[in-house]
Formats: sequence, C-alpha cells, structure tokens
Amino acid sequence: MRVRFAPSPTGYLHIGNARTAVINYLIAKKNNAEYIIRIEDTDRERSTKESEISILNDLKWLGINWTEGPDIDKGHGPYRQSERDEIYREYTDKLIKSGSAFRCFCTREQVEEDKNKAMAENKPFLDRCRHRSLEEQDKLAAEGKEFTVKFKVPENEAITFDDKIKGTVTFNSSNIGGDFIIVRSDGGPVYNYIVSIDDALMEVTHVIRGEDHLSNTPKQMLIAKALGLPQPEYAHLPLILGFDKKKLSKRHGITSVDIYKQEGYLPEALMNYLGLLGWSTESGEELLEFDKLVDLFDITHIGKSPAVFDFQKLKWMNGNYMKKYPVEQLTDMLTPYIDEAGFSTSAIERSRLEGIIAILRNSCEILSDIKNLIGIFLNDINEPDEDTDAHLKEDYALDIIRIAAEVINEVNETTYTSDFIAKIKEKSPHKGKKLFHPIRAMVTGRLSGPDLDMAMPYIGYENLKKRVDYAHKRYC
RNA sequence: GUCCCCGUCGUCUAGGGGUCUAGGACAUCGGGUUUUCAUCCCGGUAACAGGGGUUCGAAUCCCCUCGGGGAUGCCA
Repeated sequence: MRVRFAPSPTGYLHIGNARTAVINYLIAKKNNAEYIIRIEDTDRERSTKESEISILNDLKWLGINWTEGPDIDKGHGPYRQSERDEIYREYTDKLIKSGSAFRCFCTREQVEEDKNKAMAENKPFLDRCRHRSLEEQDKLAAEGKEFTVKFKVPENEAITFDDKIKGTVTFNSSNIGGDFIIVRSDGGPVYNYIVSIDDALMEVTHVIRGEDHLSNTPKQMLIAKALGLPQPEYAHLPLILGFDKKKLSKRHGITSVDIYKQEGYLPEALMNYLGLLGWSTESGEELLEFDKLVDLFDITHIGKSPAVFDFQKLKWMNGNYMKKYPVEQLTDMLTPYIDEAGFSTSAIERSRLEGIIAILRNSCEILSDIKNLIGIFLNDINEPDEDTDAHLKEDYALDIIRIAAEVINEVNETTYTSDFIAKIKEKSPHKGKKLFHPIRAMVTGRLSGPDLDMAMPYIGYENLKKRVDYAHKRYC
C-alpha cells in the first residue's frame, strides 16, 4: 500500500491540508505503507521554495515522517511536478496522437460564449476544436497560433467509483463540464491531468484527499483510462468548516499550522485533534496518543458530513497533553514564552522557575498562556486589569487594603508567608470571598490565579510590600 | 443553471427499523471542595432540518422540499 500527501507550495500549511496529511499518515502507519510527499508546484506564479520548505517543516513538526519525497528519492522521483515536465510532455503527445486529446485554438471569449450557449440550452459543452484533424492542428500550431491542449471527454459514459468514505459515486461524462484543459497556453500542464499520471507512476494505491476533489475525480479517471494507467482507490474527506459553517479560512481564527506552533500548541495535541476529527472511538475516549490513535483508526469510521473546527476543544486537548510533562521538561518548553513576555529566564534560579511553573501549569491550556500569568511572580507590581480595578474599589476591598498596609509592616522576610494572610484575617471584619478576593486582586493584579498560599513564597516579601503599598496609595 | 456530496444537542460525534423517555466529549449552567477565583469532583440544560411515504413500528429505508458545501477553461 502506498499513500501520498501532495501539497501545493503556494503558502503556509493550512490546517485543513494538515488534517489530510494526518489522516493519510494514520492510514500509512496502520498498514505499514509508504508515505509519499509530492510537491504540486505547477502554478508557477504562486509556488515558492520558501513555502515548500515551511510546509515540509510543519509536517515534520506535526510528527509526520514520510518515507519518500523530494528529500528521499526511492526511484519514483522526481517528487516535484515542476521537475517532471518531460514525463508529462510524452503523455501529452500520446494523447494528442491517439485523438484522446486535441489542441484548442479558441480564444477565451469564444469558449465562454460557447459554454454559455450550451448551458442555456442545457446541453453538454462540446469544444469546437475537438474535431480538427491532427494535420490541421499541426498547421495552426506551426502558424504560431496560441493553443491549449484539451482532453476530449467522451459523451454519455457512466463513470463510477467506490469511494471509501462517500460510498459509490457516479457521474455521467456528459456532465462534468465538457472538454477540459490539460495543458495551459503557456505549455504548463494542469493539476487534473498530471495528478493521474503521477499517482500512477508513483504507484500510489490509495488517494485520500479533501472532498473538494470529489468532482475532479471523474476527470482524473478518464485521463488514467485513456492512458492505460492503473486507477487508485479513492477516499474523500469531508471538509473542515469555520464556526459559521463556511469553509475554514483566516477570518475564523488560526488556519496556519505554523501559527499553532508559535502559539504553543503541542504537535501531539494537534495530531490527536486532527486525527480524531470526523469520527469517534467505540469507547468514546478522545485523548488518544499517537500509537493508540493509529491502533483505533479506521477510515470507514469517518463520517460523510463536514466538521466545524472547534478551537476550544483543541485547547482542552492541548491542556491535557501539557499535563503529561514533568515540570523540568515543561519548564524548558515554557522558557521561550517567558522570555518573549519580557523576562530573562536565564537570570532566574532554575529551582525557583520550576517552582513557579509547578504552580502555574494547571492554568495553562497552551504554552503561550504562561505569558499572561508569569507576571504574577516576576513583576514587581501588577497593574490591575479592568475588572480587578473595579473590584478593588469596593468598600470591603478598601478595608482589606488598609489592613494589609498595616500588616505588611508587622511581618518580615521570614514570617510573611505564614503570617501575612493570617494577620489580615484576624483584623478583617470580612471573611470568605470578601476577604480573599481583595487580597488576590491586590497581590496579583487579577481576579483569578494560583492558590495564594502556594504563590506567596515565590512572590517574595519585597515585591509583596511593593504591591501592597501600591494598592494602598492608589485606592485609599 | 447543471452535476456531485452532505444534513443527530451550540460544537465533535454514537446510533444502520424496535433495547432511543437518543449515549459520550468540548462548551455552557448549577452544586461540592478550595475560608477567594481557577483546578478538581458531582449533577443539569440541550439535538434526530421540514414534509410525505414504506412498516405493527423510522433518527435509522424511499421520495420531495429546504439548507450547506464542491465542481463547472487556463488554482490545486
């Protein structure tokens, strides 16, 4: 069994494509199959080397290890379509000579007009160049007339295939839009054409791709048939949608795998989420590490309907994967984000850093969450956010601030951790929420956060005093 | 327009004629723990797109409508 992922290097790795890559990978792993990467860079205008590199990097980061690709040629290369022109040219000649394809010299306007006419009459579009003889075509071409090469679609022929996800799908050849371009006027071959050739030549046995390719499948089958090439099995994955049920795009949130990486999502969480999207396990278990995911995966379990991408659930999953790491390792993972927040981790004692992270870790769902939390410990003073500010203006909060301002001078470096809160409690007319919430707000600058008793030792007496004094000055 | 695909809680899904007063997860709400918030534990709200059939019986089969998506000459 051989599967492939064929990205087009015209941008970053999109989360929807990543899903396709992941599903292919699960299948490959499950069946011990070869996993081929093929770069579909036939769009010369938009394809870039940088984007090929970034896509490949993102795939690696996700944990996908291909067995064949641009960097690993096992005799089926080249693995970039831009390097396979000779191969395609040969097939194109073959198709033209056999009459399965023809050169079309019509202008865009002419074709548009003909198409509209056919559409209006509800008849299949037949290209006006499709009957030209080879000699005639040669003559026109020799005259220097611009042409495209088109595949001659047979009339009224049933095209059926058994899609592994969608079931049996049938098209009528008269209904797929008529003769279609396989080579552009600039000589560049078109996706729908060479995908058939490459899949066959690379001996791909199972084509698993997005549903947006479903309507292209009959064209590709026709090509393979005309060329006498083998047909792969097909499976079309339902699309991933945004919250408004429209195809997932930038306005729905993050769609670039690279950004997920930057924001501190873990590759194993993304793998889990993407791999599980569209189906569920028998037990209902959802937190599945890679091996288990592979073990339980079965493409026939994937549903037929599109799925809305649930960012919250991904975060939930990510938080769960973060919990699996020991503090030491998690600290290493978090360090870049703490630095990014403007603190110099290299200047902080390691044991102190790990102690802080042990306290903060449960409040994080993604690595970058630490950026908003770490200031609780590392800042001298934390400016209260809007809600906290409002809270600190309450009468009971003001009482607590005044008391704290006294108490802070009654404790010292060594006693504050146990006595600061205790003494406030003694003097306070308030208890419960009206006691602890103001303390939290005053000390951390926010309404929620880690357990105060746990946090105190890591805040330090000096900073505590600064914060109390600041609050006293600001609010009283 | 035409062709193809799809339609169960807000979201991901289980369920393939009776065991469905429709199950699980995320989110949400409530309770408990925490002398505070969060975490954690427990519990609740919430769905078969609509209409016709077939059948003793339909979320499950068929048809229509509606809705969404995709393809339909030089994106993949």
